[in-house]
Amino acid sequence: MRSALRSAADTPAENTESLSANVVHRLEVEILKGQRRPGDRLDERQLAEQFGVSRTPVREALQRLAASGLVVSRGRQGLQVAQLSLADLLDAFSVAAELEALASAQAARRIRSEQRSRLEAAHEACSAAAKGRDVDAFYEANFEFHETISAASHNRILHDELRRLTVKISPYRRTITYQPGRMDSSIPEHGQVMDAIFRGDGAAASQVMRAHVTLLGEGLSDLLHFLRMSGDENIIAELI
Amino acid sequence: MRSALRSAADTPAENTESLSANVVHRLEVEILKGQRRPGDRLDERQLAEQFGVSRTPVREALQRLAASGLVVSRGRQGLQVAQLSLADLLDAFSVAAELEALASAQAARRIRSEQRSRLEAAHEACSAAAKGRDVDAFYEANFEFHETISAASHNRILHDELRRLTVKISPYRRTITYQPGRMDSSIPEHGQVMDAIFRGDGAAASQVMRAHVTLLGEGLSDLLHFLRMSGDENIIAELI
DNA sequence: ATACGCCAAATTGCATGCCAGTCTTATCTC
DNA sequence: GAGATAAGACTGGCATGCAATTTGGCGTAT
Repeated sequence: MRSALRSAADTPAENTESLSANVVHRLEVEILKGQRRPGDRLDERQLAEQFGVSRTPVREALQRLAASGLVVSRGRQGLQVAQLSLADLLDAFSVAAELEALASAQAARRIRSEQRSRLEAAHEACSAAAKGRDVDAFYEANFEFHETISAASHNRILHDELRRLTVKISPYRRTITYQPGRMDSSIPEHGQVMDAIFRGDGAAASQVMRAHVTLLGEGLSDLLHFLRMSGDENIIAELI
Repeated sequence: MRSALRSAADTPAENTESLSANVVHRLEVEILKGQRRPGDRLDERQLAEQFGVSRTPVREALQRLAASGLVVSRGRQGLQVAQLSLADLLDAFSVAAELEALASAQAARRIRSEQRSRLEAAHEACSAAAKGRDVDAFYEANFEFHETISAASHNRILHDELRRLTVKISPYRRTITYQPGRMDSSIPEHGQVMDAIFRGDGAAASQVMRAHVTLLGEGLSDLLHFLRMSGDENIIAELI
């Protein structure tokens, strides 16, 4: 499968773009893949050394990520990967639910044939990963599924906003994927969304997608509640 | 009235924040107020001279604005204020409609008393400006009205996204305000939204707000269609 | 007269150096 | 022995200088 996630990670040295754009891209991928976790501190000099550039492009990249909300500035104490509170996280899911619902509705009207095949492929990859209990594969295929719908909306503004938001909550989304049963219940939900899009029923696509993403948020809420009841607060800070 | 727009413009030298944050803020205001129009080129040295800083903070500010989508990079040819196509603009309004609808629904459940007064004040300022045919005053009061609802949602993620989107389409929104009758029809729509929020009816608030913003987009569409029919394409490029 | 090519000026991208504020540690005093 | 204070190292913020690329103009040739 040619996933956007994987393809991004496979190109550590894109010579075409500027150095700062390169750093933005690579940092996004690192955060998306969970290699840098919320709360991690981002040291300019360390990053400059890691990416083999000077501090200037690193600083510019961090500014861009800060504007996206992916990293937060702590004044003179440097920057760190954004750490969402539980309330923020649930709010983020409510926003994501609306935006993905809108994307589904517009995709139902605007999707092109090549994106149909891409969506079908992503859906099948999700099914296969769920059957094989391969969480990482499912995570990537799921990303591809949602990304395809976002692109199929042919709404550049929406696509940009959704991408920003997706990256921001991706570290947390990953932990949801690990919840038992979550993968299996996603499959029929994805199927319903895809069917509605394919038959051009924007209202249905929007409704099912909104429910799907809202369920994800509730799943997260349940998980946190469970962990909190188990008494170990540190697990929460560790997982999310 | 204490408008966010006016207060921002009245503080040309905020000494508390960093220089780059300062430049971000002042550039946003200039774009928001229409002093810099879509397509305008942004020269690093000129900006550095204007704001009395070196190029570095200016560059960092531009990076942040680029990440927000407010300005676009054209490679070695510098940056310019983002110029939305007609399709982009209509898409942006569809996104804004959904986000403002969500904000209204959540505000209906979460609004606090001080924001109630702020919302009432903004609504009355809108009415007064509409009666007095004061377009600029209406523009600011309208901004305040929507901003208050966004803040009253107490959804930080939503507030951020909405703010970004609002700034992006604000130059175009201003031209809509100048449409005859647009101010007058906004008043009862605002009133319905406010009433629904005050009685805690999130579903109604959301529905009315979605219709309100969608109407704005359609008003823009009508305006453009009219201008196109009049044969002068340049007016379109000039206005939007 | 027009078109093609080359040179110069300007502008962006990146690196480096210096400064200011913050955190840490060690020493001194109570 | 413990706490407070001061000094030093560290880190982010900004300015400036250099390299690379684009653009505009001018000259020449067709």
